[in-house]
Amino acid sequence: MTQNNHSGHVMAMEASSTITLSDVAQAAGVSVSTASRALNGLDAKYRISRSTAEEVRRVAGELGFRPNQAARAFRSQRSGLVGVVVPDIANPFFAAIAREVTLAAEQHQYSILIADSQESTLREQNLLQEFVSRQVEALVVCPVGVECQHLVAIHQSNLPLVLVDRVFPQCEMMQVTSQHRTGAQLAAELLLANGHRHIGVLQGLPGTLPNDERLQGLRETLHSVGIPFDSEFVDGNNFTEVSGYESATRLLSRHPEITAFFALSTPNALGALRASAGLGRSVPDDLSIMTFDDSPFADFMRIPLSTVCQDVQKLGEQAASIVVSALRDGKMPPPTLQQFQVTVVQRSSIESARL
Amino acid sequence: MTQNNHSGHVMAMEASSTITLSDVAQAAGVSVSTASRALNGLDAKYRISRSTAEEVRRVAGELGFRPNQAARAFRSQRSGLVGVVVPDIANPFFAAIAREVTLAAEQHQYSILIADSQESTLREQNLLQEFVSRQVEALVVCPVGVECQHLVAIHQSNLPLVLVDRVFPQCEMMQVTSQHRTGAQLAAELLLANGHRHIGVLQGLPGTLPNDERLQGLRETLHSVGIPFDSEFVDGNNFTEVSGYESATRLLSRHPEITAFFALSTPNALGALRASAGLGRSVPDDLSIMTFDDSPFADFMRIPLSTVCQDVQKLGEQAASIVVSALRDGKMPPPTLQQFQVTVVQRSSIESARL
DNA sequence: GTGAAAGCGCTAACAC
DNA sequence: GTGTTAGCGCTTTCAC
Repeated sequence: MTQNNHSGHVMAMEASSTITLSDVAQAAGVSVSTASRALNGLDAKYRISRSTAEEVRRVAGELGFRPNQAARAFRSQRSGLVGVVVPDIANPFFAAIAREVTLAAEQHQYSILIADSQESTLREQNLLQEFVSRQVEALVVCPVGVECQHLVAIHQSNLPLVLVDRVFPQCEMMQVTSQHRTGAQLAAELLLANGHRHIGVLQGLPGTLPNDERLQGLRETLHSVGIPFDSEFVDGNNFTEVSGYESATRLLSRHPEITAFFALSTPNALGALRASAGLGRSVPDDLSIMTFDDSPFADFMRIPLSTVCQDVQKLGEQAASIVVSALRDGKMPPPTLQQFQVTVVQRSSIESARL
Repeated sequence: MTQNNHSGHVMAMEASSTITLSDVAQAAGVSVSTASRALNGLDAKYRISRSTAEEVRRVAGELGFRPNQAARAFRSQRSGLVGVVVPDIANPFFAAIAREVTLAAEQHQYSILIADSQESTLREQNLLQEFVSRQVEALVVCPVGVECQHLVAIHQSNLPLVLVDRVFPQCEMMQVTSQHRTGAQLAAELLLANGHRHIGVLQGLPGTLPNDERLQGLRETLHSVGIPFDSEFVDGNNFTEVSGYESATRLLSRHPEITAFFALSTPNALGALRASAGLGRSVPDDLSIMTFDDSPFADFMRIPLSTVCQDVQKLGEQAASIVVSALRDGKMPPPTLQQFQVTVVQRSSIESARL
């Protein structure tokens, strides 16, 4: 690392002696209240004369007046903040959701407070408390997904809260996720159609809705064709590559008859790819892989992964739209559980099972 | 999409009639000031009796007192906020930086305001103004990178500001980026060693330091071995896949003698992969590709991309550490330009040029 | 049409 | 050791 210390640098200008509303009022020759009204575009409501209002705004612009949002938020009880909590900002899935919400919020003059729970429910709780005490006007949460009391409490306090992805169907809240069960069924049908009968499942975080609904979808499809669903063939504890690697390794050694993996996340699938390489099983001829969630790299992979795609943009947009309408109307939207369609993209990671 | 409207739902409990500091004080039988001190852990400083302090805290806990951070921020002029502005939250590079900063901030009880400039300097300016008026105590900005006056102004107002990635060496600020020039030189040497003499450059956003330093590194290395650097062989206007696709297509049709591409970003390289497929040039036998920035998918690609890797985590950590120390010490760190080492990872996207 | 003035909930002099 | 009190910058009720 190189480091160039600039020398002789003078820390210029004291924090440009902030212009306050009363400065503007004084300069414009009006009272603070008139200035406030004019600057908030309340001319009509308070029947401020056109000339006065414009003069105030002109002066404010000239002085470079920036209303102190902290003061404004405090006084008006409107922070102009929307809180977003996700388990991992760097995960493309959550990043995409954060992005949609952020863009929507920016459009409506709200700012976004973001936090990373690092997949810890405890952290999630604390971060949410923090956001609540910062007076956020709405929350979008991609929860860790195994506990929900703290979320219910927030919802009940009448603070608009939208859950995304790992939702809680038993709770009456605003929730947005995908049709995981259907997705898994489609995936299972594809594997069955290719002759796979011994399917190993690399699961993510057990107890979360996406994980469990996917398992259930698979189970149902297998049952429907008379194949028993053996929990011995399910392994994994997280939506991570490490979990995928470890569970794939264990499953392959315990059940060499496995001809296909159903990974419940893309990192899980990548782990499986590494594991199978290490164990001399080649994909797809020797081992098929089906996964969840798409990535922009999918088409460029050595073994392009067949996958169940969620419409991440739609999830984010919908979450944003619920939040925005709650903020606009000032009332809680009705609690709903929305589940968006998924699509299956078949790529070469699936081959017919060898007989 | 399915939609289950829960019915008969009662919007319970009014926003739990917020407990204020004076409620706590009253309940504990002390004045607000004592309560404030006790709750802020200033017992020692104000020599509050152990029993009183503990009683106050007990009562506060019992009542579920949550200090109104908006009020606190307003009064104390300490918002406890750090602003982060990036050109695209969903871009893994920026997401990783945002994550490091967020985690560091959370550790120090700060919250993160995040915003997405969408590669627009104008938006960047507005977002920064917004953050300033929200009284952020520090800013981390991955700027669009072609204009810097607005950033200089912020720096001069004595608000701690750290620039990451697309920095401005001519400005005296706190800046963190990679050794782009060196990286490009290493990349160029690798291409030269493989016999490539006609190298097409798929550039990103011209005028930004990473882009221009990389071009310069390439130029220098070519010159050093007596190969002229022809700007005819440089095309592109953005760090995006679209730009990469278009510039690769143009370059290949105008200069079919090109045997290798140097893409200045991974999306640029993906665009080149698509373009070359369309034009019947196969990578790597018929066309080599070298790129910048790594991705977790690199090892799984059909044509694993050779790349110059930046240490994203270090960039983020360093930005965070500068910010944290500025916040802790309450003074501006010295303006520095730090450039972190890069490493070259050679993968199979590079082959010897056909003679 | 405009101004005066009362706080929002909290912190920090200052008083004793 | 603890209480009293004056605001922070703004919005908003009430007065005129």
